[in-house]
Amino acid sequence: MEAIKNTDKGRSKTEKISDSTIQRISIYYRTLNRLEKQAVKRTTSMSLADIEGISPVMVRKDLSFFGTFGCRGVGYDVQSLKRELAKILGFSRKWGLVIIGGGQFGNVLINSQTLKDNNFTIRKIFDKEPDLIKDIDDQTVVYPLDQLEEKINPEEDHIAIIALPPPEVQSVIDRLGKIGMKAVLYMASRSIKAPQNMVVMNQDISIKLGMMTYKVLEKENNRTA
Amino acid sequence: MEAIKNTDKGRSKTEKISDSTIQRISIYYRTLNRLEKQAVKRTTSMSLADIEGISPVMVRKDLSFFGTFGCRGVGYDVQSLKRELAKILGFSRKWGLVIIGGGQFGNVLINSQTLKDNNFTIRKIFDKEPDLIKDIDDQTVVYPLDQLEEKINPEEDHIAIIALPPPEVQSVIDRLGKIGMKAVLYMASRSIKAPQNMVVMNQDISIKLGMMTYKVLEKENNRTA
DNA sequence: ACTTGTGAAGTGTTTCACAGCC
DNA sequence: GGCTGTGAAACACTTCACAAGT
Repeated sequence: MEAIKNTDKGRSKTEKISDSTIQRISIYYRTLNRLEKQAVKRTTSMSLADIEGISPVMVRKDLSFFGTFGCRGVGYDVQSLKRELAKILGFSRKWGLVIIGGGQFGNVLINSQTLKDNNFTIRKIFDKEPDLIKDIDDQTVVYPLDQLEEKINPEEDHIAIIALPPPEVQSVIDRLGKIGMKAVLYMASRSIKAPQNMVVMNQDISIKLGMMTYKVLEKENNRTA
Repeated sequence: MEAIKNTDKGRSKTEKISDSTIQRISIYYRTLNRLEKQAVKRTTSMSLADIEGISPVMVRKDLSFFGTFGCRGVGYDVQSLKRELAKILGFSRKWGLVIIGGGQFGNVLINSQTLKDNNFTIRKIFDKEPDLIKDIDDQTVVYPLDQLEEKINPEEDHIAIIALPPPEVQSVIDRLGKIGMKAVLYMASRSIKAPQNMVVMNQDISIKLGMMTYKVLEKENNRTA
């Protein structure tokens, strides 16, 4: 087989790919990762799909925005599809991370296997009390929080993850904006204002919990109705 | 003012509210929370919106699915809108949580202020080595992981949060399914299969990072194009 | 026979434009 | 004058149906 014809449609100016598609591509990638570890050689849109209520057509449509990766009648080669999706998502490139806030949550990130698996390297950690941070490997350096501006280099520290309590997040984002940081992910439960050109995302557990409680109530009501 | 006419449209069988709407309602709720703490009395769809690239019309449309909460020419009363959104999301009710996995990540949850703020109570913690878990308040009990089935009561332990590494998640979800658990949130980076009637969500940081790296690359390419 | 890739149809979501109310 | 609420229009996303390749 080997039918990859990455026509790079998605990267052209003509078509704008939706967030939902990118999110699902990340999910397919995650599944391919597991299949590869299990030494599975081939897969189908069917098996990439059924796991989270995504239809096989959806999988094929999502992939079709970026090129032709499968063989009709056969399916997809796990390794090469994974490699192609890595290219699309940017996981084939190395990404330098900076963790801001070395508390309990910051430490989860520092020890995260998921980050290491996906080509993310934690280069720097900033904390008010840098002396308290232990167990760091060779490639990671700890700095005091007020040295943010002088120590971060947005050309090699690509993404900042802010693991600070809600009230402190906005001021850190402002400071990161001034030095030209390109991407920030923050964990806190709050909304923030960010510079136009900065990619900002939020990973707040209370949003997911709100959706869950809504859905649980919805089911209860439908049952009794 | 006081113009709340909750016609409960959304809860009727006729209309199905989209996930995006619920997610945004959670975001508005979060903002209202902050405004209330800052003793702000009134707000507008404009100020609820601009914070995350959501349009004011979108805010009004989202709210309109559930009733009429504002006053024309005036805006919304912070306290009462917050109360109404809490009702919609289920935050006005108390929710019992169970944490499965008392490692580093589990401990972040155990100490989370966000959970306490939103009427979530951690009732039970399960871990392979329950003796290692310290610093628990009165309402929380720690059990060994194999007592899952006998100690969990889905009627009062409404939501389980699984903070275990990826390979262990599926078997725990299977066990929770058997005893009739209604809602599960898991943190691990993997996909799972769940029983039809279970509300399952995933909070995996690598999905968000995948979206971020994609967007960063997208910007680079558009600039050079 | 089986599975991908895709234009077209169908469905759902967002924005527009303006009426209604303070 | 200012802001909400909403039907209708515009747009985006998903599913269908089927051609094409192995």
